[in-house]
Amino acid sequence: MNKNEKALYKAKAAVFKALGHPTRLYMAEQLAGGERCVCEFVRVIDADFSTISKHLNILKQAGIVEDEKRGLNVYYKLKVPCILNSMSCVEAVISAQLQSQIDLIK
Amino acid sequence: MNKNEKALYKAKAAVFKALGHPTRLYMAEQLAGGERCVCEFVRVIDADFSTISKHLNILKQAGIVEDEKRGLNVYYKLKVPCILNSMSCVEAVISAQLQSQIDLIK
DNA sequence: GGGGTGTTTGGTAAAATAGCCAAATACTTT
DNA sequence: AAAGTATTTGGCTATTTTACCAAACACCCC
Repeated sequence: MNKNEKALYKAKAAVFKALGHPTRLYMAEQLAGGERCVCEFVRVIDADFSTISKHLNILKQAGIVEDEKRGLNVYYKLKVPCILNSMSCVEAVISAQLQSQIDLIK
Repeated sequence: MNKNEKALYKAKAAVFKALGHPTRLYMAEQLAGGERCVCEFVRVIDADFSTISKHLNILKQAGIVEDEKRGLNVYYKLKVPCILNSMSCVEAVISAQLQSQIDLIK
């Protein structure tokens, strides 16, 4: 594996990594329904607003969302909406995993 | 957000998190081409075999792969192959991100 | 300009992750 | 049963991530 390939795997992994936190995944899913301002997340998520802001920044750095300031609020939206297409398969993974565990008990 | 919802986001995020490491993503992609034994990864990946084994275990815990011992070797394969369908979109994220950076320079 | 609201940034402590080495385990071959 | 190969496990350290608090910043309204 050469240097460029390595860099590509690192970049791709970074996208998954960004979605690999419950709060960030939740926010990404919310954004699939259209843009949201930070204030809306602050109302719904039980965490300090600085924490929420930092999570949004991680999604932004990963290239998943983009932000726009309008007046007092900052609005975030998905930059590449297809990223959530994988969700049904992720749910399939979880189902399969639960099934494995059930089989183990039997 | 209730307790069950939280648990679900955590489980889904765990799948992304597992893929959020270059080595693990590489291994998952290799497995898309069919099962591989640990020894094959050991030959190709520049890391201690204990490290490789631990990465495979993380993929297993996440429900992405399953393993089977045959003779002296342990073979891993994708449990839910659709998980790599998202890759084209991940590449789109990276492209879009590079484009943003190019636009910034201009 | 001063006060108020929304958001980001900086600092810090706790927890999680990654990678290496050494040792243990599992199976095969002799 | 002894020796050899493949893999996992345990232990340790360095690094990264997470979350909170406090402070700074940005914008709006009076």
